[in-house]
Amino acid sequence: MFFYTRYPSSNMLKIFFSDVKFNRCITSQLIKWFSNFREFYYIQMEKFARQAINDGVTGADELTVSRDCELYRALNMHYNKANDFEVPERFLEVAQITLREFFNAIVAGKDVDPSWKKAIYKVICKLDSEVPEIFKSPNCLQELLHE
DNA sequence: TAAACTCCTG
DNA sequence: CAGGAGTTTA
Repeated sequence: MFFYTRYPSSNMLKIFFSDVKFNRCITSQLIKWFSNFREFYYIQMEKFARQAINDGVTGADELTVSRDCELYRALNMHYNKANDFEVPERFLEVAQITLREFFNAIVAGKDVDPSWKKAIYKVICKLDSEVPEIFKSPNCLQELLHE
């Protein structure tokens, strides 16, 4: 689900985890999950952006996120270990945008500001797309595997 | 104020 | 991932 939405609202979570009986605790736990997901995501982005800079990349347009790049492998390993899901194309685009966003910010020296990442987060949170209906089913994993 | 976030740690 | 502290936001 993270491949589609990085910032799901609590209402959205309730819809997509229809088999779960929500209470304060469960809700905050799921919210926490996505927070952790984002953390890993952004950390990877920053890491690869800095790596690109060290490797002598000069322009953000030289940075690209494809299905065979190292960054993609790291993300897929983390969110899609068993390769059960087909990662949507849109996710690659968002990842690339994020990577370039970090790249530009670092090159511009904005990382001296303690809260320099907030500007990037603000951009990325606008890039959530709709999650396919299948994910609403409690058995979505099985159903997806049968396709 | 309470929910939701980030940041740091285990 | 989970917990906790501290901040932001509605």
